[in-house]
Amino acid sequence: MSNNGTWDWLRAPVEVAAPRLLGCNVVRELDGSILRARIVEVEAYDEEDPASHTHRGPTARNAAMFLAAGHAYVYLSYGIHHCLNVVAGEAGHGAGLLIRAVEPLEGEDVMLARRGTPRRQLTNGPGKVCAALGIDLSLTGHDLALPPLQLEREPERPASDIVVTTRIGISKAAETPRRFYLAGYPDVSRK
DNA sequence: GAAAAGATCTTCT
DNA sequence: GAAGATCTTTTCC
Repeated sequence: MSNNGTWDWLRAPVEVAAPRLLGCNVVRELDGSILRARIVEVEAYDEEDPASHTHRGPTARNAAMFLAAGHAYVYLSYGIHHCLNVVAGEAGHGAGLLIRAVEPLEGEDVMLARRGTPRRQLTNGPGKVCAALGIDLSLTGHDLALPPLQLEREPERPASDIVVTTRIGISKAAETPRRFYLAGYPDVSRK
């Protein structure tokens, strides 16, 4: 599906853009093969959020999150794991959606070969998603309308299919309900 | 099966 | 110099 280069549907407050991103597909071109995965869990972050990297304004690391909606923001977590975000909101506003989990749709065999882990634990965490899709720091600031990493919009899911809970793995504002996931994947981030 | 600690590095205080 | 939007492996019930 073509987006015509416009990301109007992401240019909204993160809590509005988050449910729209659920169910969309990430398409990754890697070593001549196509990897496609459906986004099933995200977390919302913006400048007003004490837990967000952008809370204290722009820095060299988080500059990508201040770009226009539809760019990628990748950061290195604990020196080991990469995490992928989709920039949302107005340009200059420093907001994004962390992709916590995806469901393999195409090229699953390639992902399994890359990771060497069972299917159930293939993409059920932000670091694993990036490992499976071969995403690293070089993709920070990448335009998601272009290869080798693209975002395909899918019809928005009915609100009844979306569950909102508190976020995971943070210490500040941990009780704020800004984690969104699709019904049917209740344990996607559990071990 | 559950809990704890190790790995490893960028960014900010 | 310390903390962090994490995952894997080890250890101990």
